[in-house]
Amino acid sequence: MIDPKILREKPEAIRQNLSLRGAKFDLDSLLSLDQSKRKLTGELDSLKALRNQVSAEVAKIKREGGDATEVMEKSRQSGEQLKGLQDEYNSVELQWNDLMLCMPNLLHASVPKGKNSSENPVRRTWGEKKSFDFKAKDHLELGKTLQLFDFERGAKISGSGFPVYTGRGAKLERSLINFFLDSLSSRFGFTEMQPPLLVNRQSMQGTGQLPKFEEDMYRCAEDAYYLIPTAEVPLTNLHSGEVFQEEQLPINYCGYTPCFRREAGTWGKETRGFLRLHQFDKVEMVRFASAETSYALHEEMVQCSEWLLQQLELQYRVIELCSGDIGFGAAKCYDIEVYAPKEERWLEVSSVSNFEDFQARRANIRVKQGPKMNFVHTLNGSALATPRVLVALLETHQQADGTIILPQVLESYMGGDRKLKL
RNA sequence: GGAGAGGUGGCCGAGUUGGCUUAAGGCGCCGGUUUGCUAAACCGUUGUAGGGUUAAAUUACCUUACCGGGGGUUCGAAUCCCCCCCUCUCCGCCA
Repeated sequence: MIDPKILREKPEAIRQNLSLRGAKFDLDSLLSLDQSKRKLTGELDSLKALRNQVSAEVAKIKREGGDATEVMEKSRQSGEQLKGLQDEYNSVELQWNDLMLCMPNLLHASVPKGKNSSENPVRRTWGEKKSFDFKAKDHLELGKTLQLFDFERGAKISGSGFPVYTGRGAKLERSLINFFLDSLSSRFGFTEMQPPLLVNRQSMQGTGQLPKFEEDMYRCAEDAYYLIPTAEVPLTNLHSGEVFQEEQLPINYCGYTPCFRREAGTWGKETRGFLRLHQFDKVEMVRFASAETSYALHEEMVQCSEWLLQQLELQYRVIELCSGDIGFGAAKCYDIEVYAPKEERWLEVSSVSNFEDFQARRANIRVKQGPKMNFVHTLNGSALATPRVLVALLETHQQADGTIILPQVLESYMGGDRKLKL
C-alpha cells in the first residue's frame, strides 16, 4: 500500500510510475473515491462534533439536577442523519480500501525502464561456462539413473509438480538447506527462524499476496488458513502491528520452509522436471530496516546469495528487473540466475527485493525514530530456492563416468562423501 | 473440547455502579538548565491515525476516530449486551 497522501498531492506522478509497469490499474476510480471519502469524512466529523457537544450539554444539565429531555430529543433526531451518512462513508471506504490493496508499489527511480523480461539488464556474471568432453546428460536423466528423485510416484501420491527426493537425493536436498542456513546465520549474521507453514488471511494481505493473488494460493477451506508460498509471509508478518526502536534495526532473519504454489495459469509451460513445482524448498532472508539504510542493505543481501552460488561452483548472473517485469510489491528487485549447461539456459534461483514501506503499511510495522513514527522498510530475498540449484548442480558437476562430484563445501553435509553414484 | 481470569498509548500500568478521563501515574523519547566531557539531577514538553483552517520543506489552531477485532443498546460507551480472535491458569484428550 502506498502513502495515501500521494494520491492527492502527486496523482500524475503516480500515473506515470504505474504506466512504467504497464500495469492495468484504475487510478481514476481510486482518485474519485479518495475525494468522496474526504468529503464524507468532513461532513461526518462535523455531525459527530455536534453530537458530542449536545451530549456534553446533557451531562451538564443532569449533573446540576435539571431536566434534559428536550435536548436529548434534539440529539436523537440528528442521530438518524448521522447513521445514514455513516453507511454511505463505510461503503466508500470499503471500495477505497479494496483498490488501495490492489495497487502495485511505486518503482524506485533507479529501476530500468522496459516492457518485459527480455529487457532486464544483466548487471554481472560470475564463473565460466561449463563445457564437456563427453556426452553430458540432463538433470532428469542424471536423477533417474542415480535414483535421486522420483516424479512419477510424487504424481501418484499427490499430483504433478510434487517431487519425491529419494535416498542420496533427499540427503542432498537437506544438505543444501543446511548449508544455506548455516552460512546465513554464522557468516552473515541472520537469525534462523522456523515459522508456521499455515498463516491467516491477514498475514497474506500484509505481505501483498492477498487480495490480488488469491488464485495462486492453496487454502484450507475449513479453517481459513493459507499455505505459505514463501517464508517471506510468516517472517515479515512476525512483527505486524509492532513498533521498533530505531537502534533495534536492522533485523535480519533467515528461515527454511517448503513453499506451496498453485501456479494457476502458468501450467502447461516449463512443467518439465524441477523447473516449476507446486511444492519446493527455499531458504529465505527477511530484513527490517530504516528508510535511510534499506538500499545499502538490499545490495548487501544480493551478495549473500551470490556467495552461496560461488561456494557451489555454479555459473550465475545477476539481472536487474526492469519496470515491466518487476513484482507487484517491489520498489526494486534483482534476480539471480544460475546456468544449467545441459538445459543451456539461465534459471532463476533467487529474487531479492526492497519493498520500501509497501508491506509495512499493510502489516503496520513501524519504527520510532526520535520523536517521529515511521513505517519500516522491508526486504526479502531467496538464499536460495533449491530445485533449480539442484538442476544446475547435477548438470554442472557430472563426470564422464555418469557420477557427480559435488563441490567441496557440501562434503561434510553429505556425510563425508561428495560423490553421487549408483 | 470444558471451566475461570485477562487483552488499555513506544513500554509498564490505573481506570469497568455509563457523563470534568481532555485515558491517571511511571519509564522512555524530545527540548532546556547545570556541567571540562559523559553520566546524574532538576524543569518543561510528549499517544497514534484521519480531516479542516493557517503556514508554507518540519508551524499554529479546530475537529473526528482509536482502550484485542466486529456488531448492538444509549443523547452519550474503555466501562453495559452479543459474536469472534488471542494470552494465561486448571481439567479432559493427544504426538
